[in-house]
Amino acid sequence: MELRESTEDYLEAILNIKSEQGYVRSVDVATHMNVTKPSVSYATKKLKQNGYISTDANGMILLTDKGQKVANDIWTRHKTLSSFFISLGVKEKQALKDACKVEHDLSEETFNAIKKFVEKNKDK
Amino acid sequence: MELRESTEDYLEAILNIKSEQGYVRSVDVATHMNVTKPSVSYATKKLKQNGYISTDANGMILLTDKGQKVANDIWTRHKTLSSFFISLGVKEKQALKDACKVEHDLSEETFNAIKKFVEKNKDK
DNA sequence: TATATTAGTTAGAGTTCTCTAACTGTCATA
DNA sequence: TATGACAGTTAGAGAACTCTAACTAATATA
Repeated sequence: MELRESTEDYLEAILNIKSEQGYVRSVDVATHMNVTKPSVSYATKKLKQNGYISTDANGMILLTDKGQKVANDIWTRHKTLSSFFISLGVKEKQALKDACKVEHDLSEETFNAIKKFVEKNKDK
Repeated sequence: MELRESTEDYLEAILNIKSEQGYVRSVDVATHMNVTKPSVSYATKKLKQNGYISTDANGMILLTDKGQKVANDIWTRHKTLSSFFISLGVKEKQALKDACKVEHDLSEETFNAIKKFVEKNKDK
């Protein structure tokens, strides 16, 4: 099954918020992603139904193993792509923006090829 | 105004069909893009409203100057990105598929950086 | 204790597409 | 001339989101 871009975005945001402040509330996700609370409510309901997140006793959002895996993968893509763009001379802000879009679109094969390239040229 | 991915896809398809067979009917677009005729009907109505295409006396689809420009730009992106992916070792089929997605997402700045890179490494 | 703030949900509408089903109109040919 | 094929449109529904408005519920504070 194909993951929708928005699914990956929400999981990525959750991962980042978690690593920044240790816990994740709906409202944090809304702020982080610049969407409204009802949008997050809708998204988290779906993510929960599909087994990507759960909530603890206080309603804090947690990534399940499945969700964690997706979030890690996307985050790796994000970092690899943005440093690739930066290495080509793109300004950081724009590189991050573009990575955010492209990270959802690349096949495993093409992403791996880019990753290999970035790693090979790291020390130059 | 931001162009939607689907707008760009339709214009790109029209450009390609035109160069392959010299004229473009709705049904050709449908076949080429693997969508239904009503989808093309919906899309062409919008493209026409927004000044990207017109139709001749026989109902053949024509790109306006505005539409031509968008189509050319996207097609350039397509070619540049796919040859870049191929140069990294990605198989052609996958490279083309990925180019089709990514071509819509990259900013001008990042695309130009990639293009410059591809051109610099062309002769290697 | 009354009031305000904050977090989260529900309801309902809108956007931008997609589809299927059913239709019109044109043309070729048997 | 009737039949069938093909091109294109319209109508209507559905998917996957987004939003605003209005609500509940819990907590903090004056």
